[in-house]
Amino acid sequence: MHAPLETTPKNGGLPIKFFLTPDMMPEAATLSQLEVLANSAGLVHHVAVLPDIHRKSRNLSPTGTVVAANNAIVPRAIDTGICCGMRMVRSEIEVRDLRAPALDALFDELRATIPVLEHETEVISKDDVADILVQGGKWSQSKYGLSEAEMNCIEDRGTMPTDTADPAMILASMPEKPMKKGRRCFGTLGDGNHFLELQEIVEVIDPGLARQLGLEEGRAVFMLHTGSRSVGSKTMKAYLETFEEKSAPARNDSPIWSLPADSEAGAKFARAIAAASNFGFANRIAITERLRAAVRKTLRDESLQLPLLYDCAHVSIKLESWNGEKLWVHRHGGSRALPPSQMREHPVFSQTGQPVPVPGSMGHASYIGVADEKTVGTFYSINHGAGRVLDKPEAMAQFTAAQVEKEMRDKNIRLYRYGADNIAEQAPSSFKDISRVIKAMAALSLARPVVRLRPVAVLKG
DNA sequence: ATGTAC
Repeated sequence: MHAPLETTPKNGGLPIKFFLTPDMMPEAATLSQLEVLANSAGLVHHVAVLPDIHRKSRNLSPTGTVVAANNAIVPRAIDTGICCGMRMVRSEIEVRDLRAPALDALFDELRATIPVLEHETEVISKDDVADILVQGGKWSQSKYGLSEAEMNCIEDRGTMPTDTADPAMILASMPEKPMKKGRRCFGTLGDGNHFLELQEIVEVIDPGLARQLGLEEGRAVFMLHTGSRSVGSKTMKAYLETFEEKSAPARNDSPIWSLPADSEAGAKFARAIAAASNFGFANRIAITERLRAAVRKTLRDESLQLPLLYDCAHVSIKLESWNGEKLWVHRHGGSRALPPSQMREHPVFSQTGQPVPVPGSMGHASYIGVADEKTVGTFYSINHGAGRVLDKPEAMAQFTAAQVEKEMRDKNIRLYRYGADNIAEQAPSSFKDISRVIKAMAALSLARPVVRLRPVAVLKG
């Protein structure tokens, strides 16, 4: 087993721990961003770097990092995609039985019932948005009649803890614009790297774990990647603007600035992030209900169960328990990943660890794993994917949409699109080799791989 | 990431 590589920034700051293999060490520009992050006020312990580390030009801190604070909210340590996350849905569908017309019918139905961008009209009421922001998964559970077993397969049951039980205080933390946006963007997928995929389990790597998780070779698994949509991004944007204007309320002057979590402003910000996260979890639940309805309808089998395997976020700021401390954990492209010792109350995951998605690109394999005990070093997190080798502008310069579509055809992967013009950003060759990434995760005991999957049909912006 | 500035 590898130990994480560790460096100390030249100009001081926290140690930076690299949970990856030496061939995945980031380039100089990313390293200097990490040094700035390591010097941010309020952070404690170390900066955890994940195997999918990559710089994103619009962000001050790189994707694939996790940091923690005793008493600080550090908005620039994450990005605007609050509660961006993934869920995995199991099935008893044998992929070899699926014919092209059935896949076309299913994905036409999905595209018709799950819009990529905002709905043209309001699909939920103002009161529903308010309830979702306050209750998250709890609202969804009563709306859709979800079982307790299903709720326990969602990070924090999709309901973020806030420091107040008073709904009015939570809603008072939300700016006007995201509250309004929520009425139109509920149940939408989003574009960019968001997707809904049908995958086939093509290799069982750990038969014992696969059996415990209900995963069998040849079966279909659905992976969904989306978040809180404009509710989260507008919330973040409103707060960033508030604190980055010249007349800003007090904050430290680092580019990656922080607010004391126990200050009025910090507590309000944390509450807004919790509320937007609730919306993100509810959004993934709503889309899953559409998915289940579409599968049952187009495959003409109302008895199909489609159980949730797990749902976790990879962009979040949350107060969590860690080694006997309470820490504000900031995940920036790091999936929450609890090992067996941190899931004592769950009948299956207390034995296996939390199921974790490791999506490759749309043209490559994905993996499902379980969190292993060394995630304590990453504040219980793993990489949320393969990570990029080309950033989005580089990918746009090198590939065209037509090339991406041809590559998918050549690989016999059905690609269903809504028609956004930015799919070249997601060209498969823009991402690291997922098999090397999964090896690094296993070598560092972040996750144990359980099954490998191949993409069969992909729905993308 | 976001109908990407009211």
